[in-house]
Amino acid sequence: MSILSKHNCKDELRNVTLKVTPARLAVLKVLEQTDEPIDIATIIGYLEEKDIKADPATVFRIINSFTDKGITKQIQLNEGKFRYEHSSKKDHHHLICENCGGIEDISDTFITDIEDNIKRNKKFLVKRHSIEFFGVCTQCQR
Amino acid sequence: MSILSKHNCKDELRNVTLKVTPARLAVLKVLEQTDEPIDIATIIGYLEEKDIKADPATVFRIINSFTDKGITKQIQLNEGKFRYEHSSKKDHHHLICENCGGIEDISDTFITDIEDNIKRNKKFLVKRHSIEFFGVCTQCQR
DNA sequence: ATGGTTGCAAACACTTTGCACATGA
DNA sequence: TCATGTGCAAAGTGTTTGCAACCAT
Repeated sequence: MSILSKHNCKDELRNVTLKVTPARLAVLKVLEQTDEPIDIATIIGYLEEKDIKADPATVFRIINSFTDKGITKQIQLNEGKFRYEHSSKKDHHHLICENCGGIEDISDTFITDIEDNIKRNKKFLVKRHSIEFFGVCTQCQR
Repeated sequence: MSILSKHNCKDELRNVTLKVTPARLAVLKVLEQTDEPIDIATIIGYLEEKDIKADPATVFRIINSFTDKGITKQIQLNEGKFRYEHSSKKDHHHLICENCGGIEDISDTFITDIEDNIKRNKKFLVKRHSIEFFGVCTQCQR
């Protein structure tokens, strides 16, 4: 949550000097409402449901500008495409079910310990990380 | 290391019922000699150095068969392409320098603790993981 | 001999780019 | 008004596939 703690999409765009347009607002809302990291095709699908038409090229440009400005984070789950999630979510730790494709978020304090270890032992300055566990979720184990 | 503990590329192929061909042998050797996960273009580059010509399609097919058979592992580092590394390397933990592009391996026993935690608390069966830390390496910090 | 492997070309999926037009501040 | 955003079409990557020729077993 930013210092201007209005949870307002328009302000969120203005804060990073991006003009407020219908397409950007819609993409931003989709990202805030979705808890799984989503790909471009999914975003476009949601926009169509809301009768907002936006060219794929435009959605890519929007998402890339969001990522540049720090509004979203870009990740990959070994699929050959990118997924995006709103930066307000905590760090990137996901449980990805290889059976149903479900993606669950986890948070784990071990991660900061590991980063501290790396900084201390390897003198490597960790800026961000990407941590995914692939396997079988509870439902799919039955 | 397999039960037939000959460190021999030909046997490694035969063990997984893949015919021994020059292209496969060459790709396998490149993978064993390289410590960073490498992409297809890099593999092809190494083959050319050795005067072994192989079509990109063939290299993709070779790598995919290796991955299917468990000889190699496929990973992504937010680049829009796949990288591959030989499975004999330990688990996938990498330090990726965003300045020089260098990739360093790390091993960390915390990971198994985290997996245990996930199994216990989330009832999620972890089969594999992908863990990357992005930042600035020692040299590039100077 | 014959089934797996390769080269070549084509197709595919995802992403980016150029340019003219449209729009938000 | 004017810099910025968008649609459309085209091009750029990375990857896969169909098919005939080839080769390892």
